[in-house]
Amino acid sequence: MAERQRRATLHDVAQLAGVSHQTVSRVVNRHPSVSATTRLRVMEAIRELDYAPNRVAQSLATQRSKSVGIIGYGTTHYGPSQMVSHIEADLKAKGYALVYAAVPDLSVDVLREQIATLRDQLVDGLVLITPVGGGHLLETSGLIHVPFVMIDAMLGEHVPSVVIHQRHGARLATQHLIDMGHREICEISGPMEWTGARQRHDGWLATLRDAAIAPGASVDGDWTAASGYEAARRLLAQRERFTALFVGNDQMALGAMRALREAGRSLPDDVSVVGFDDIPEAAYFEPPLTTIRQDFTTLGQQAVELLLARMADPEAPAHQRVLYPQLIERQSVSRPER
Amino acid sequence: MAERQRRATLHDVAQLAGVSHQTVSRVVNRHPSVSATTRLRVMEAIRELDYAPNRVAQSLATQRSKSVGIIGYGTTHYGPSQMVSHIEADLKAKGYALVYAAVPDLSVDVLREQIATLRDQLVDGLVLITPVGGGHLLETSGLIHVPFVMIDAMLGEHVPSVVIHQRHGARLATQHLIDMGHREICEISGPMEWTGARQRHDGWLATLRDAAIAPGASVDGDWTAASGYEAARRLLAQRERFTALFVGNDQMALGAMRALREAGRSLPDDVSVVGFDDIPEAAYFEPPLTTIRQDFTTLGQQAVELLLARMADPEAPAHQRVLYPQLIERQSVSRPER
DNA sequence: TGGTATGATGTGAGCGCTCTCAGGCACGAG
DNA sequence: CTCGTGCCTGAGAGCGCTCACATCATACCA
Repeated sequence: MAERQRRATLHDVAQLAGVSHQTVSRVVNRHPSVSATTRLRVMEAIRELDYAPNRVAQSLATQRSKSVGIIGYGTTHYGPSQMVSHIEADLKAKGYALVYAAVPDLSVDVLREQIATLRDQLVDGLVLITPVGGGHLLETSGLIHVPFVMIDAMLGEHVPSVVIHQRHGARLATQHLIDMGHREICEISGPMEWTGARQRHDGWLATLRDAAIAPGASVDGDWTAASGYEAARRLLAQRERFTALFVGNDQMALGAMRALREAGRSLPDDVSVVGFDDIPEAAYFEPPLTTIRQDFTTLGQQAVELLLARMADPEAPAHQRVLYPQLIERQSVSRPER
Repeated sequence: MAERQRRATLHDVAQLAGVSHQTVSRVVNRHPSVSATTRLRVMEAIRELDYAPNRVAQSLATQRSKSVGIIGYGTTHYGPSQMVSHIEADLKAKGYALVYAAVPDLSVDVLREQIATLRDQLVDGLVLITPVGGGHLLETSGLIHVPFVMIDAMLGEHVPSVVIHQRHGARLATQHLIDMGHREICEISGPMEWTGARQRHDGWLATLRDAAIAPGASVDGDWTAASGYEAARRLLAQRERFTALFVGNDQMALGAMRALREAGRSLPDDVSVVGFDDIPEAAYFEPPLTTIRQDFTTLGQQAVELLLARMADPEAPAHQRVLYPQLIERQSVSRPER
């Protein structure tokens, strides 16, 4: 194996078929003006030599690589990893290869470096999964010299992006709790640097305010079950009174529920909890978790669609597509006991 | 944004610096024989023009792309997704880009196609995450014309690969159950097409046999919590007697535990369960799950190391590296009640 | 002082493809 | 019989880089 024997080139095929390299190129690229007989002869030669065009040479000549780069942050988390995988599938279906780059953080420097690397790679487009917001992302967008689309970045209309309306999701969750009769509602949020975490937090706060309910305490975690556990213990330690808990994602909810139970609270009778994400495991938690479902499949599709549109026409409008999450009711929420 | 202005080339830099393109190439590639003054002048020009070498042109000229492909199956699952992310990080540290391709299944055709695509992309090496075994993988390896390494494929010594000794993990789990006094031990396995699932199954079986214990029933799932739930219900429905359950991964264990609890079994008193993988959430399950930890970080490192070695010297020995998993005791296992 | 290492630089030929443009040939119309 | 009009085909340049080689100082030793 692994003998790097020289691959057949256009010229080899041309020679074997007794035509010019250009003619071979034509049949490979399905150019109409090639006679049927020549085409057949060439195809035969192609098969015989097991010829396949060299994508690198193609890229150099055309100045486009038929590949798109994806820069992801936190792609080991459920949400981002789902996005990557859906985007890859959609892109492959369109004939594009995916060059994948994870970044350890979202500093401008790191981002700039990755973008540069990908640029040198001549990617035709870029997908940015940059769930940590902040003005610097705006600067960043000025760094990008190819069509791109951002995911999960609630930046406003001027940047092409597709987002899930996190705030709406948080509203759904909080309102559900209110509707069930809860008045003492605490929160465990994700890291506030994450746009999504902040928006969920804002949604929680706004809903409470609209209902004229004083918000309970809010503590934060880092998305992991372990941090959810710690956060809940902190809440418990500071003797917060609460009958319900809105948690920034399902993993943290899992940790929190464990801490609550260890503290002798029964679920959902003593405290109701609602999570966020609807990971596949959530339905099997103890109790099965009421949560907010995000549609990553559609998200991926929309992102690819938008990106392709911009690649076809860089002047295409840079609009933002917004997806709305959905409340999934299970058994982790009940009416508070009187 | 997105104005595809022409990027500076070697010639542009050469012209500005008043040297030949070759000299510029030399300073870019850190060739020693360039005088300090020239080097400085060139570097200045590079900065001024914001020059960065065109990787595609480099690739064409050198016949190597400084990128490696990864073909992954089931990369939305915890294990595989961890591998991808660790491998990406290690590879990036070595200056390689990662072209990521997921495959919907592991048929030879699909594999062949992906390999061909990646080959046309001129990747320098290939990582295959192909956790579904079978002879066809052997054929496959004949299809690959670049250095490669397989992960999670227990194929034997003749293919370069790095694997976790699943069978050993299963032994650890089963022996632990036996040591705790269990004699009626059932299993929920993963899909038997997966090498890992089969090996875990074999390990379970072998350990029982060695201990002269008749194996309990074994049913299979598809790695998801939902399937674990269903599997446990099947076990319950066929009125199996068991005091312990060995489950092929943690997600299924979660589902199974839910089913068990719904059926009125208390955990771990009525039935002990041990999982596999040690996902970060396992410690927060109800009860916290005793499981088998796999070290994906090391796995990724070893894979990259091995691949790089083979890329440097395709004739390097094609050995297999084996990693051993570890038992993590938590509270889902107890002594059976008499 | 000539011969030869040695270091610094330039030249030109590819790498495998696509693109533009220029034929060549058959056909029908004037 | 000549000329235009299409359709096919080929020639050659160029994409941006590296590699092998040639060139030319300068320096070193006998």
